[in-house]
Amino acid sequence: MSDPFELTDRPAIDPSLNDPSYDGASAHRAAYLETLNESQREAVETMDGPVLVLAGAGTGKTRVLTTRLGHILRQGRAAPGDLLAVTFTNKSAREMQRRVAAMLGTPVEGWWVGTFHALGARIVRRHAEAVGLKSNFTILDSDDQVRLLKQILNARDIDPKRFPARAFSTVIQRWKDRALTPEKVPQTDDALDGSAIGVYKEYQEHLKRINAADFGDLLMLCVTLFQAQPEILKSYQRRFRYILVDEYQDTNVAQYLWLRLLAQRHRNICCVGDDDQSIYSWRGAEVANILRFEQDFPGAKIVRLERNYRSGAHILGAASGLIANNEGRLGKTLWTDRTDAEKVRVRGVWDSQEEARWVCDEIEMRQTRAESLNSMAILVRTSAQTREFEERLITLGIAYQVIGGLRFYERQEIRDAVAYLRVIAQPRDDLAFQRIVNLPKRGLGQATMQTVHQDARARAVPLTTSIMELLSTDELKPRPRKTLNDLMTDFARWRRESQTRPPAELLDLVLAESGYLDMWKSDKAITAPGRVENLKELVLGLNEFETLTSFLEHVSLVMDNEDMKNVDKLSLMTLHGAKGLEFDTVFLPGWEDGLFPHQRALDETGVQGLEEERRLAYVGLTRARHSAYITFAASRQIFGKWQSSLPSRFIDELPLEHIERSRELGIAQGGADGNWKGRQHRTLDDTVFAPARNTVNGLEVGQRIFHQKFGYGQIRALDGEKLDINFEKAGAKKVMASFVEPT
DNA sequence: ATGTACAAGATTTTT
DNA sequence: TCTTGTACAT
Repeated sequence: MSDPFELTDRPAIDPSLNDPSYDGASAHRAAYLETLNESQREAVETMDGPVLVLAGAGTGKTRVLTTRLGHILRQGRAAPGDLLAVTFTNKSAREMQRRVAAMLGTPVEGWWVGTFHALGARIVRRHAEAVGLKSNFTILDSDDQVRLLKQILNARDIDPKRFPARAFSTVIQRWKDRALTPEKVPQTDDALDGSAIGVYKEYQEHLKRINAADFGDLLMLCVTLFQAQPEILKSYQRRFRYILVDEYQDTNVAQYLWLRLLAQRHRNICCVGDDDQSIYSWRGAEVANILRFEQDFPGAKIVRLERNYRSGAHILGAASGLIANNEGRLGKTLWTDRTDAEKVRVRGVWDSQEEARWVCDEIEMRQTRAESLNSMAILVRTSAQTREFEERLITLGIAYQVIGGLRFYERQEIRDAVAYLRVIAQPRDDLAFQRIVNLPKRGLGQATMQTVHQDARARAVPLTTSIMELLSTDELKPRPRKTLNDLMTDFARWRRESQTRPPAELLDLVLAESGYLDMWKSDKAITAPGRVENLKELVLGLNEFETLTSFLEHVSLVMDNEDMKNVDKLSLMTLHGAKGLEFDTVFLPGWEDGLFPHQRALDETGVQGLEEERRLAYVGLTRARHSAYITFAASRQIFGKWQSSLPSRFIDELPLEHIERSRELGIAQGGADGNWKGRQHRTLDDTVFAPARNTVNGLEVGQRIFHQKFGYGQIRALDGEKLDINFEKAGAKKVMASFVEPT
């Protein structure tokens, strides 16, 4: 099979696509443009030059994008191989492929479609040497990244209590999102007591040593490659005659630079986005990318899509009223001619368990009315919220799937098995090696590994290289030396086998010979048999792949929850995970201040954070076609402790005419006035909504306070006479109410 | 080298 | 509540 990404052989367009007598999809052909509205059509048919489509939620932007792709092919303006379509999730990439195929009546092969990361990986792999890697480099996930950083910090004697590896990981990721190599990070941006740039530099060097790249590298290296090697850039510029980008509002600086470089020659770039749905600024996304589009591409055509086809009038009205509270929007006025009578239902309950019970009862009720579970979803703010719903759903026997939860490839036994394959494919992969060096237990403990680590570090070589050297000295004790020697012999043999055997067979062999499978077989834990099953499934799944490398790339970049078709299941996911999806009925639990909007967002980025949370709420609401439910609880368990909370300020912002309120008995008559700083009151009668509001010494949750010893902070929760306060300097602390004063 | 017990800490959001 | 890290015994 030829590599569709090969630059030299440009896949030709399927002649049948342009043949008028071919009627593989005559229905689609006749209809594909006629069914578009005027603005959609404009976005599809403007072929030459840059196009920016400002599309509101549910206005058919994916449809525009795919129709445009099909249209380009149908007109014979480009061959599939000349197209570059970029999305954020593999799911939407697959959806795009499916739709284009449906429209043309035949599958289209050989075009570049995928996520930024997957496409970046292709390019980096092709030119790996130019960025100091070998073409079989490993792609590290964030777990590996943190583990590697831990080692670096450990060697540098950085106190993990004060500066945990996670903090460094975040800082480095942010820099990579801005395409900043260690050399380019301004000194003034150095973080974590000025140690971050140094750590970043060492981290990058370490990655090269073990021949690995992390997610951020896939794009950053691509950008630096293009900047350093104009010839390479030119070849791609020539290649991509048409570029299409979905969810443009969520592109970060690295992605933006990448696109801008690639589009320079043909300038046929079409970006589709909605500033009101920008929810990834914490990952470096810049809404500003939309604003500067016209500057970067002078003469750009701007098309607005404002007609919403998805949601009922009340849902759209509620969402629009909510998002109107944000300032600095580009401003779109979504409209619909639907006249559904269903309002957004808002309900207050006592606690999170009651919330789960009520939501799941409602789901069950809808199910008995012949609504499919596939058409319903529960969208939560934090992944921890899914647990209570899961418990309830299991009790009721409702089938569900958690999207974005623990995936197949994230399970322990699968990661272990994959680690074996990684070491076989790439002996320099230290992180994979460390994972399995003593798994199953081989008697290689701390002492031995410490010796190896020190040697590897001193000579700046990967662990396996160091071990090969150490084996010929007497630095290691006889027992571990023999064990390591055997292990290295095993790996050498497996590596030889990998040349001739298909990957599935190889894994089967490795699992048996390493004793890893036996380890689980003899394990008495209840989870053990399941793990053995999973390993069998992995071997089976490997049959699809011809090479080890292609499988490993699939695991790290393409693999996501392959939801089983034809099974009716309720979806449970975070609001972020719901981007680009739609459901008939959507449940939005946990609308409480502190949870949604999330306290961290408010603390860290203030008004900006609040606005992003509001956009997230907007995204949530606009996922619904017919029905939307919002719930909030007066108290909720966090870390196993009950905490009281107040309804989200977003609830106050929903226009009354579009919502319908209800409450659990007894929750209502709090009678508090609900005035806290920065809170704007609209006409909503708060007494109906506010659960009995706890105050201690006149202090309440969310309030800013001052403490003699710890300084300024914000009250997170009340706990009897104690307050749980998040101090700006000192962090989270519990203090007596009598020691703080309001500011 | 490995197993156990207890304490401390964690949770925004992700390709 | 659940997971991870540390200290100490085996």
